[in-house]
Amino acid sequence: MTDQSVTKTKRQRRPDDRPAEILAAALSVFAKKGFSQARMEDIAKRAGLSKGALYLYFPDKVTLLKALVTQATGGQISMASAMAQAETAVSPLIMHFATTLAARAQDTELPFILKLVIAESQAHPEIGKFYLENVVLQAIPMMEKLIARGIATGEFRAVNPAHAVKSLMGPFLLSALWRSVFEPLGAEQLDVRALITQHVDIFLKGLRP
Amino acid sequence: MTDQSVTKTKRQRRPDDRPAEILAAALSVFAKKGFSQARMEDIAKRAGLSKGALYLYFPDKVTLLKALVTQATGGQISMASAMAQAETAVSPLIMHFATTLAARAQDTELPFILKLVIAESQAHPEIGKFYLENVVLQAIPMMEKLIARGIATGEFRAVNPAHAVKSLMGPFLLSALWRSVFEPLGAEQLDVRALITQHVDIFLKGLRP
Amino acid sequence: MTDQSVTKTKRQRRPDDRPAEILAAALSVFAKKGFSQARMEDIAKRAGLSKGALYLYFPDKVTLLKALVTQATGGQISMASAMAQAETAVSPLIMHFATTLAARAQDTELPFILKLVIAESQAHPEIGKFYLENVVLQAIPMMEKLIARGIATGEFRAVNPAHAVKSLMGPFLLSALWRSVFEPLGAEQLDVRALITQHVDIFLKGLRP
Amino acid sequence: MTDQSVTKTKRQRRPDDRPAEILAAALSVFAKKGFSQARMEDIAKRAGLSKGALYLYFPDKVTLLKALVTQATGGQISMASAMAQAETAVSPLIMHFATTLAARAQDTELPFILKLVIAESQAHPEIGKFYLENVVLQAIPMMEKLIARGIATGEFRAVNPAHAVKSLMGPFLLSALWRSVFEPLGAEQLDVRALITQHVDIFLKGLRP
DNA sequence: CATGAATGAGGTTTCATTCAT
DNA sequence: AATGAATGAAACCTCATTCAT
Repeated sequence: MTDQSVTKTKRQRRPDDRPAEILAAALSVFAKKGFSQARMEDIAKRAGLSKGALYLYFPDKVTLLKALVTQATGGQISMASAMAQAETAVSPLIMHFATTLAARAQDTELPFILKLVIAESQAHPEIGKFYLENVVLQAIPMMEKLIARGIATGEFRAVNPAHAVKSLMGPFLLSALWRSVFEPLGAEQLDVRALITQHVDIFLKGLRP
Repeated sequence: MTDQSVTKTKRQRRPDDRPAEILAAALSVFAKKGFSQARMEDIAKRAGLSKGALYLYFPDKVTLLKALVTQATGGQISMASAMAQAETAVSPLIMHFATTLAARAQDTELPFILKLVIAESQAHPEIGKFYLENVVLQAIPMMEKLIARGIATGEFRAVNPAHAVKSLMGPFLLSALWRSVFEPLGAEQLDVRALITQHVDIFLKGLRP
Repeated sequence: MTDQSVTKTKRQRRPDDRPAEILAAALSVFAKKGFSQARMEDIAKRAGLSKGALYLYFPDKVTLLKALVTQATGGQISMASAMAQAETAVSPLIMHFATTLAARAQDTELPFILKLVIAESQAHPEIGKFYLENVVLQAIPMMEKLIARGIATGEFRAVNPAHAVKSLMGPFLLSALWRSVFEPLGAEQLDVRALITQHVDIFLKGLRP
Repeated sequence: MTDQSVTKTKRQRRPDDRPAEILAAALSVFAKKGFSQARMEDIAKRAGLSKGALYLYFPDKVTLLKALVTQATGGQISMASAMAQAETAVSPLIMHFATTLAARAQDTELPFILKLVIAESQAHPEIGKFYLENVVLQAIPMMEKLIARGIATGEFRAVNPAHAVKSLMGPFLLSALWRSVFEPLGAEQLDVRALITQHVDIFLKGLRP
């Protein structure tokens, strides 16, 4: 108790990439506790910082969440736009896109981000809107055009492309939430890649003329 | 002290179905604010009760949420078991099941319950577990058997039934979250019935031998 | 330590005049500590309440201060307007007004309110403005008219009435701040009544034609 | 490691008068925000220093305030003592003294210092006491003697000198607070010189035998 | 059964102060 | 001497829950 040799304050100075470290800590705490239940002090501790230091990088809790969503989501958008270019057959494109996304759903924390967005979109609509506009409303029209092109070229039979996109994407959502919601509760792990591979196969066969 | 016969009128507000009224109030407040942001007083007010009276019916906030999920979810289970019986062709069964569920996703508050479960399952695992065990793990094996039977009878080609179920169910999840998460943010409304009808069509064609 | 007979929570219910009790408590704490240094919990304790109960009556700390100023200040205004009526000689009116105000400066907490207003008017301009508009800018023009009338009737010699008012009022301010600022520091007590009586005497003689 | 002769230029910013620069910065920030609301960082920034450097000159915030009051107040005292000497008629002395002080109230930041002292004397009694002892209790007895001498020489009629001093000084206080409290709130500017000139005129006439 | 005033634990945020560089 | 990142105490305010009436 009176041991004074212990450095009671380990004042660290690592301007390395504090924001990124904090975001990583925030993600893991948010994922474990949910946004409301997460305490800023826990995030700080996990980032190896004091409570106050957090506020040097992010002005408040909500901004932290926004930054997290923004960061984790950045990649998606670019992927989407890259996809729209090609002029080859549609089916392989869809399969490639699906495989890439499946890998992300399987290996990254994206599913937890998605769960956060779902959970907090009521209390913090800016976050929900951000996701809606930057992810959902980027990806969906892109896929829609792809499907429409498939129909136009005779690769697919005539269906409503807007609805078809949701047929295609639904299982991704299911996989993501399975991972982030049900697996932590003890549900068996999902083999997302296998699931999606078969799903795309069914989907593409189902669209055959 | 005062004339008690007068007071009587006040109490006549059908004290019968108080719990149900409270649950209805809770659902609408939870749906609007999310669980954490919902205040017990708001629920009480909407149920036409005082804060204190709430506690005569539900011991605490979490129990209220549990009861809500239990109640809203009860129907699903029975539907599921009823389905398992029939011995007819599988495709019409699936279409019927899908149509029924689409109607619920479109017309009831079920999507909001689902969103609540997703949002709160970390902070209150009992709720997540309850849903997992009573809804998800009831419905999925049932559908799985159905698909397996279709394969056995030659109605479907050979696929992994466990994965196929998720191909089938994913768009329901997507529809539910679209309604509960994105529509409140201004996204265009989804015609769930049309979407699901086409989805099942694609899905069943995709499973043809 | 394990004595359970002690009522640990003395939940009181005295809807008597809680707001007034709270304001009294607030005044005494603000007067002792100043606004910023005053802790809501101290005010609560002094009012015989818990921290939270305070917020049932006043939504926040600033509102509490505003209410205090408003209440303590209410009387002044009516006094001012009553004064403007009479048509008699001006000197006795001034003497009467001065005597009344001296009594207040001597016997009430008004000086402490004034000190609070002065101290907080930067941080909370609404409070300063309220005081300026409802007290200062009510009293001063009224006195100005009185003096102007005295000049018109030949009771006083020709002076600038706007400045003369400040000659008259200055010592009140000095008395108030002496009581609220210097007496608590150990300065000798001021006999405000005697001071003001002599002051008005000098002032009126100084205005003789 | 790097060329140090280059660095030298940076340091040449007259390190001589840092304390004075800091005090000037502190005054302007305190005047704008009040003591509690003033942030050390703002003072540092305005003084062209870093937060940390402030602490090389002043050990803490309160000391800074004390130093400010001490500095701004220094002049007063010497003026007071100089005044006590002369042996001429009292009235011209008073008029001269009043004019000098009016100029200060009009043109310097003294009114803001006074307001600070008033606002903080509860929370930091040393500051109030310092002002009381070094300013108030220096000036008042001096003026008192002056008035007593006027009475003794027959220049003034017999009044209570202690009270008369407050008749004389009150309007200064009023002017100072008008400038520091009410003008920032939008009140019309006060012509302190004219006000005081007339005030002294009234006061002296009011004291005529 | 019902009320709503009262409680108090708990979490976010601020900012004076410290100290490694 | 100087910097500014880091610390952590402190205080406001919220709201689930209790209980006297």
